[in-house]
Amino acid sequence: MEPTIKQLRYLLSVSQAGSFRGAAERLDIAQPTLTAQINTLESKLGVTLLERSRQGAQLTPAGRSFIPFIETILEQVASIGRLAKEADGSLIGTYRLGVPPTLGPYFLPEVIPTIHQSFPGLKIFVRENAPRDLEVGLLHSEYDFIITTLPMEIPNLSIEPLFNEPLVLVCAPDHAFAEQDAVKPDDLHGENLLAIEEKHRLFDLMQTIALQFSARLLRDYEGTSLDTLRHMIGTGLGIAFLPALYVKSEITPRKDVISINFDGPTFARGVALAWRPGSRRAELYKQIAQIMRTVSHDTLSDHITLNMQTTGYDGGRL
Amino acid sequence: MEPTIKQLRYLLSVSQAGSFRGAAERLDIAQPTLTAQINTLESKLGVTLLERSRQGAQLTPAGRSFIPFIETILEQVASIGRLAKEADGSLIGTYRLGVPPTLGPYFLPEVIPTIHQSFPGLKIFVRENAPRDLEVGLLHSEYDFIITTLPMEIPNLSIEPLFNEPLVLVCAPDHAFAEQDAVKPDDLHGENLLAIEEKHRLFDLMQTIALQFSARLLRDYEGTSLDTLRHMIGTGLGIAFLPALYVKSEITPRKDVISINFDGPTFARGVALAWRPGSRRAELYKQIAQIMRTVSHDTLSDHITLNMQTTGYDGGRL
DNA sequence: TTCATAGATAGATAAATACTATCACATAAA
DNA sequence: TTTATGTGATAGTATTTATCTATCTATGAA
Repeated sequence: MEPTIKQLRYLLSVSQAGSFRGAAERLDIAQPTLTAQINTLESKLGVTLLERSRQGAQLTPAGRSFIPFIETILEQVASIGRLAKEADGSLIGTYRLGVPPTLGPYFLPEVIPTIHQSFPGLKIFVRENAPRDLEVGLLHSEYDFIITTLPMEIPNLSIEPLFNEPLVLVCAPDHAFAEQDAVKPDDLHGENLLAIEEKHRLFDLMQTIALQFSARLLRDYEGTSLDTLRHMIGTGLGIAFLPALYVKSEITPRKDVISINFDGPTFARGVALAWRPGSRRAELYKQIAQIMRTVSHDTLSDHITLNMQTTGYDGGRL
Repeated sequence: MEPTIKQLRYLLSVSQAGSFRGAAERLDIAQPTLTAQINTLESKLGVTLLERSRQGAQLTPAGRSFIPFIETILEQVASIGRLAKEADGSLIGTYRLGVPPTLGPYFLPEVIPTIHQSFPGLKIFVRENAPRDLEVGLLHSEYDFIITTLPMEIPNLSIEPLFNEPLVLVCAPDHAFAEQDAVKPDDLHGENLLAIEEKHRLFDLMQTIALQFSARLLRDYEGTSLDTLRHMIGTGLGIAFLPALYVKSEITPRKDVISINFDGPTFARGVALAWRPGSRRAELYKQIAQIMRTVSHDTLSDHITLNMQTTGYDGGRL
């Protein structure tokens, strides 16, 4: 057997009131009820907690020693109640957001402030992972929602498209392309094309590009991150197509590598917000997606293309 | 409405097991019972705590935020249970012992170690107060038990006599009495007799002595403690009858004042242990009283007289 | 004594809790 | 595809628990 919160509260009340009757009145219950509860509590614990007399009731030394525990228990219970009361807009708790490492650091800083402005109580814990692991992790409830790139591998996940992020051609400043106004598709023929590790979905897209333009994909020199890729490009190892938001964030402000106009078809990866279907927080996620789209439109429209249709979205694949 | 410990435990169990069925089995209850309890908990709090799916159940961000609170609550409850289990010999908790300032410091150090040896788990909080306040405080549950001097003013308190503590004649080393082998009752005639403040019951006894031997009670110079009384005696202000245990503890080891043989009737105050009648810890108090008597007999029999009769005890009054 | 008030008790009722049996759905294996 | 297994939800019932009203006994104060 185990004590009840109610019984503990009753005991505390009697100890404060100094009598069963007084406590019963304060608790708005009948005195026999109180007596019964205290009795069952005492027999459950096997300890006499109160010393009854005609003058009232006082704690025994044993009963006194329980009071601190009871007080913290009641405090914690009150905290739960308070917390639950605040949870009107389901803004309670910490939401775990998963993002691909090739996108998160260059996109989230743009939108997080606005999200916090719209949902002041919302706490978001961000963790990076490859899109594949993000989707599996979402299914296994390691994340509450994720930003991932299309196409998704796991079906039956609710998604809200955000935007298409084009890939931008990047080369070293001393590369021949640096002189040209625009690079034509034929110019890529035989060029050394660098790519990121295969576990990133971005790799597939880079591979598609290499294939389409007969460029040579340097598989022995795959970058473990976009930053290492940038350094490799800077040493003249090759050229690469990098995500536009990364270029905006890490290429444009520096001079070690440069971006070039590419006079050919635009390659882009689709970016979407996803969560487990049936989640009652779907409405919140949709609002967050809307904020992300709005901010993207307002501050990033030079770099990405927005695609607002929410059905039949093909993920921006070519 | 308020959550139940049971419901909180159920929630925690589901979150750990990852499914209702698994948790139900672990909790040894039926799954519908678990479902019902979680449902009522959710509706009570007004928050969705678990995300159900065909694969099991996972905490929502809100539910996750409650877990730390729930864990501390369950820990505290477990602590209460553990504490109660230890409370076999009612040795749990802290017992508040009240003692007169004219006795406690000179008697307790002799017996406390033995008490702790006999009851290793017993914690005793000692507070000093005048016997009158001790008795009232005992009645009002400010103390669990007291050492007091007889006769008691409040009836219907359970008492266990301990011993009689004689009063010993004390004077300055340069007083005429210091030369005598023994002081006779007639010698006290007209002597300046010092006494402690009236609020101490010891005052009554000192007054009785002064009256009986026609000594002069210096009421303008009442000591606030036995120690101040000792200092007053040392300056030659007068002589006094002081409790034997005080004399043993504070007079004999020093040279500032000396004790003298008094060739007259022995005055003594009765000392007893007292508690509220009906207390279920009476047995413990009786055992403590027995220890006090035994220790007194073994180590203090040169200074006090033991009176083992437990009924019809007159408190050592003359 | 008389009165007010303390906790204890008896008996009835309402509420909460638990169970069994079953359903509907999803996933994985045959 | 079919089947088996596992998920949570639901219906209905039995039991346990919590609560109430009415009453009792004992104590302390007026």
